[in-house]
Amino acid sequence: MEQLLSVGEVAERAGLAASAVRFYEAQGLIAARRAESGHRRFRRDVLRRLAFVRVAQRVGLSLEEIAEALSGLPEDRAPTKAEWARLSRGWRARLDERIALLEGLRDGLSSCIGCGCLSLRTCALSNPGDWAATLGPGPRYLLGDASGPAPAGTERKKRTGRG
Amino acid sequence: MEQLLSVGEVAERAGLAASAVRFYEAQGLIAARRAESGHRRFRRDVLRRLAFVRVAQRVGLSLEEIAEALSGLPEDRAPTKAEWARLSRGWRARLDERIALLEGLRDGLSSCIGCGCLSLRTCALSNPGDWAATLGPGPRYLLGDASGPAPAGTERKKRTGRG
DNA sequence: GTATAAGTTCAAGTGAACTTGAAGTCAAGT
DNA sequence: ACTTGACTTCAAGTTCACTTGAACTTATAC
Repeated sequence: MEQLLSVGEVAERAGLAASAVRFYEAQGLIAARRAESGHRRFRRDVLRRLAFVRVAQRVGLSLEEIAEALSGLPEDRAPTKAEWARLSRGWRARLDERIALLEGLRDGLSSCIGCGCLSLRTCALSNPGDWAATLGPGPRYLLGDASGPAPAGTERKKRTGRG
Repeated sequence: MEQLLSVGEVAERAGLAASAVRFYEAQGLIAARRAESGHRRFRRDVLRRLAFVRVAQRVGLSLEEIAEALSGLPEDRAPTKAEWARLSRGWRARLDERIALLEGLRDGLSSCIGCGCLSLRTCALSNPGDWAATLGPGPRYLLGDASGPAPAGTERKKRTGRG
């Protein structure tokens, strides 16, 4: 009854490469038992987990974040409806957040479509010279700083007072 | 009057590392003249371009796509309002598209919140066994296939007929 | 009973987007 | 003059999310 799946089967049903499925197992996103032969044997509910992974990636989460989200589910048995529901609710919140971000971007742009600038708050028409300079360092305020490319370098920390 | 900026100044005002600014120049996203010394001299409108780059990245475009979008602007002079406006309109369309995608995801999820599954179309309640199997390979239909991680491997192409 | 397909591990490669380091030049302050 | 900071180039390193390859074992098909 507990019909287990091989990597190949999981890969095909999840629409992933088998190497990706192995990789996800190595990363702890999904779990597998082993057959006597050493072959992986997956419970069918890994397909659900993998669907979650794919969608969460689409929303912009890293595998690490996804792993953390999934850590709320049991490893040794299929999650209950309630457990999945809890996860999905949190995921919905993420989506709402992200949608709100993009809508803010879009609406800000629309209100400034006339001049085509991207300042969103301080339109180039009312600040034709160097709009960024008046707001301190750069267009960062466009981005909400919640995520996005966040370089680890220290170079940007330097301030010279020469500007 | 055409007051030009150094890498450092551009970096600070754009909120980027100087190395990133040099990198973007190397990638053709922005252009610079050179002083006698060999130092880069940027027109102030690179700040606008960089703002566009940051926001477009946030929306999920690659630097290559962004470069293509920016290629519609002149390199040798500051773009006109009309030129920026054209770019921004296209960009708005991208945002709308992306928002629609996420809303679809969210709404699909909401309608299935009861069971917490992610099948969106074929709820696990009506298809309690292996929902994915009934729809062919995997949860890909969740993703709209428009973008997202698209592995180059051929591994997934294989079909065995054993499933 | 052998070919072939699918599985295993481990190390190394890939591409995107940068960063870091080395080695040296240019500019400003004292 | 000398130090310091910003700049130059170029090569190499980093992280993420995987893929690819090598060397080998297990399972299936004929």
